[in-house]
Amino acid sequence: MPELPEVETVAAALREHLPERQIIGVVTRCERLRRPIPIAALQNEVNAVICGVRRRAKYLLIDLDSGRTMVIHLGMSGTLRLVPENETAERHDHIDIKLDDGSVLRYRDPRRFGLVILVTPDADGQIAELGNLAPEPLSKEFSGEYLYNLSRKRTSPIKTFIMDQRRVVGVGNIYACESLFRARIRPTLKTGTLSRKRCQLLVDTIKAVLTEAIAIGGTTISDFYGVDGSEGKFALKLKVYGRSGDICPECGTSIKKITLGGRSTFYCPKCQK
DNA sequence: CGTGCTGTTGCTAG
DNA sequence: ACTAGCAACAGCAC
Repeated sequence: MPELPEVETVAAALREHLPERQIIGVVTRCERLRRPIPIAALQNEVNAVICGVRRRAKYLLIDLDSGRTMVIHLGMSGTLRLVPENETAERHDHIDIKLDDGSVLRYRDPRRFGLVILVTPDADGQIAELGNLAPEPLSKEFSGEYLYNLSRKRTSPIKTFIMDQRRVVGVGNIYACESLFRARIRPTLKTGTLSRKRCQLLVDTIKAVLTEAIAIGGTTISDFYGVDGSEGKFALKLKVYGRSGDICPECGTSIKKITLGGRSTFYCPKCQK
């Protein structure tokens, strides 16, 4: 589920609750997600105090006063919720972080594509284990000129390109489809054929769409929820994603569904050239 | 019952 | 160096 706006929604909520809380217990109920859960290392953080919550790409970073950082990725179906300590864990509730105010940070992930690890950031707070991540889409570094320069001579479809985490992070399938629709760019267009002007338009549109989605709590399709169980409202704003066969809200043409890079892709054949 | 989707990432093979 | 394909998993719609 979670793309950048969903992760940012979770990070913002956690920022309200977690700082200054002390970890008083850790419960794990499964051995591994995408990678093994470092159970002993997590247990070692009992008594640590949470000093901050950050987001980088689609990763949540929970900084601890031990000098270590818990890195959490929600994969396709991961959720984090803050629940009272007496709430019983259900199937797929894999990790509980018990806090000193009686609340529990609970990680659930039916498909187990997520990631929970402990790392030690370097002096700048950077995390080597995350590798060389591309620029944040909402940063100044991600500009029309940046996209234009990177895209020259590239023959892959523009949609595949903007979803490539080595070019820009955080843009997943939903926001790629929606941004291309709003920028009136056909997802199949060869990246290298985009003009400077259209690169600028696409970058501006991606920023606007992500910002709008963050403002209303992200997108709930089936299993994304805020830490309090609330649903993201951006689902109501989707114009093409998941709407094959529906009529385009701009021109009435039937929305088409194709596959690009193995991912379902939705667009309006009339509006997007 | 199957079959074929699903918001991600990273490995493999070409 | 590049891209496409697939695997990891559970659930759900058909």
